[in-house]
Amino acid sequence: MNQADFINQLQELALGTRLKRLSDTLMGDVAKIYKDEHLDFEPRWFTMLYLLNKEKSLSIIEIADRLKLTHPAVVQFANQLKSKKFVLEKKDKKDARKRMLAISNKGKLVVEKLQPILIQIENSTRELLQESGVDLLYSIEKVEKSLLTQSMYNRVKSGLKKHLLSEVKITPFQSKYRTDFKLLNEGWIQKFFTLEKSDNQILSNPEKYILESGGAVFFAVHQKKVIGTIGISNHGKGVFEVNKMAVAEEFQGLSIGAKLLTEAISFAKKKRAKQVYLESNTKLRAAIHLYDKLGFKQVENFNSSSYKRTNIKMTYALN
Amino acid sequence: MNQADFINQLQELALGTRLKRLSDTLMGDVAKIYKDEHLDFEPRWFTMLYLLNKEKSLSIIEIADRLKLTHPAVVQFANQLKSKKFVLEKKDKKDARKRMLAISNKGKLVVEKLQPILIQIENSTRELLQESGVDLLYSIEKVEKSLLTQSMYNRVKSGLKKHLLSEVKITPFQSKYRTDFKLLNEGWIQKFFTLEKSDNQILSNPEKYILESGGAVFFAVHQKKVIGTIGISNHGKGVFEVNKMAVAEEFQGLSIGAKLLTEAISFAKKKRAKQVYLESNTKLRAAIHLYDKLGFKQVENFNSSSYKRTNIKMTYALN
DNA sequence: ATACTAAATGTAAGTACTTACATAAAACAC
DNA sequence: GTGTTTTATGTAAGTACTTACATTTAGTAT
Repeated sequence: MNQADFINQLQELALGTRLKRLSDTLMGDVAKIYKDEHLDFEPRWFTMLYLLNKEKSLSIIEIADRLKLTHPAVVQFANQLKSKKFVLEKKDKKDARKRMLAISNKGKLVVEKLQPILIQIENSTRELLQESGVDLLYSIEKVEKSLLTQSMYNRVKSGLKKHLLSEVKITPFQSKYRTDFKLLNEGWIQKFFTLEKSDNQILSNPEKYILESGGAVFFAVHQKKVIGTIGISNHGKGVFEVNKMAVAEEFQGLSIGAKLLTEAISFAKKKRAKQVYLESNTKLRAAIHLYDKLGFKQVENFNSSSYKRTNIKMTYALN
Repeated sequence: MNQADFINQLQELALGTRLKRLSDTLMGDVAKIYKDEHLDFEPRWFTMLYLLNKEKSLSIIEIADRLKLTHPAVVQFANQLKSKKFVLEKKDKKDARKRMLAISNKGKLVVEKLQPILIQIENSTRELLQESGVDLLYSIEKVEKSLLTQSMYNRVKSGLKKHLLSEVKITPFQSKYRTDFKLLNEGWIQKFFTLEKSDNQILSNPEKYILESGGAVFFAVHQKKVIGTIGISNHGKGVFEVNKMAVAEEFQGLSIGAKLLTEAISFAKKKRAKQVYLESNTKLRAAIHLYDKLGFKQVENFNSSSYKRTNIKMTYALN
């Protein structure tokens, strides 16, 4: 293509724009043709009137569904077509909300008058496609079908997620990340609960309260920024406790918690853990869901916790 | 496809609408993704900023050309991008009309931030197209190229013209068309000149003034309606004169005049004409052009005409 | 130098929709 | 039957442009 055609140079990046441009060209030309015939008729009404010409009578929503338009668009067209007396309306007998639309005789006449033009548009389009030697209609249909299985939004989103995740590195404790450990955890605790004494102790001095007794702290790092953390305490006799797990809000929902928790569990396994448990609160739906997914089971009756907020205890099934 | 999808059922007739729908879906999803990243950035600015990121500095019109947008669209984007400080502007030194736009550092930063998303959009789109198993980009390019050689408008227009022409029948004089003969001719004479005595005579009684002396009158009939007429008078000794040619305004420009004139000439030939001439006025540009095209040559010096409006005489070169 | 045309930009209003919100009737839950 | 949710429709305002028109400056002809 033309060297100056920047949009075409962008290739896949500007597919939407290119489709739009082609569509605008085609629809603009058709609109001009309608105008030339100076029928008192707007091209945008065509699909709707044509539909009503095939069907007895339809409600606003039914039309919107068939034409894949929003209902306000149909309401607007309906009012315009009604004022031109191309359609008639009456209330549905069984449902007083519904406004049933049907084509009028005047409407039928326009469709009939339009017929030769429509046939010509159809033929010219077919000719254009044949001349181009590509089955554009088939291509569109295929792409539409693929989009039905997964939308562009989801494709890009999950692609971004994968990419981001591949960039996130898990590292063991480093003293330069002490403040991150504290701030990330204070974040969620203060959002949902209140800081307790043991929180302050552990967060201010993880070395003393987690590492020295044989536990560990891990960080999730993305582009030199700490975006998540987890602690695992060693209570002796093979008993480990997962705690102080936090992921920065803007990175939540990206399975970073899962990555951290997996790391903590494998640490415990390496230390020949006999039991791994955690205490939490059912308010933290996302966290509980994650624990559940990774294999933690709720302990029915339990007591003694260092935190007021605890209302659930879960243990990990070591094989 | 879904039985309820009326637009797809229309096939070639609704190609534009389908392209638009697909484009809207894709572009809407991309817009949603930008929004999710809450960059202070509108998707519609993207192509322009991206272009400015590649080029040093461009004027409004240059950008419009490159992006195939209208210049007011670019003016609007430029103002928005300027107020967000994504672009800088300065006047061209040589041309005080031109407003040269360049990307700012802030703008470069956004493009950089956008980069991973752009790459993902590109990848996901490529994936979508591969999954669909069709080369949509190639198809679009092909169709665009075909449209460059002839626009949809011209295709449909010439198709309609051909179709209409195929429906127009030329018939010899019939008395039921007498009024049409009169009215059609009075139309153009009164529009450009004034009716003269001989006009009234011939138009009121073509049988006497044209037919009885061995001339002929033909009609162009479309769907039982007379839309054009021509007379050819036999002046004796093999001399024939074409006159009273008229085509209804709404059917002008469709070569119906050519059809009538050809018929008249072949009538004269059948009658072993030695000379066929006509008198006209240079005001009637379209008619003169037609005579010229069909082989009539201007007679340099001539006198004696039955009409005041005559200022040109042409003869047909009989082989 | 003057007059005209053309080019570059700007502005207003329209177009073909959309999203967001409002309202009324119907359907359902209990 | 009463309250709540859902469905069908309507309305207002926004969006991403366009067309039509206006203004200013440049270029060209005389």
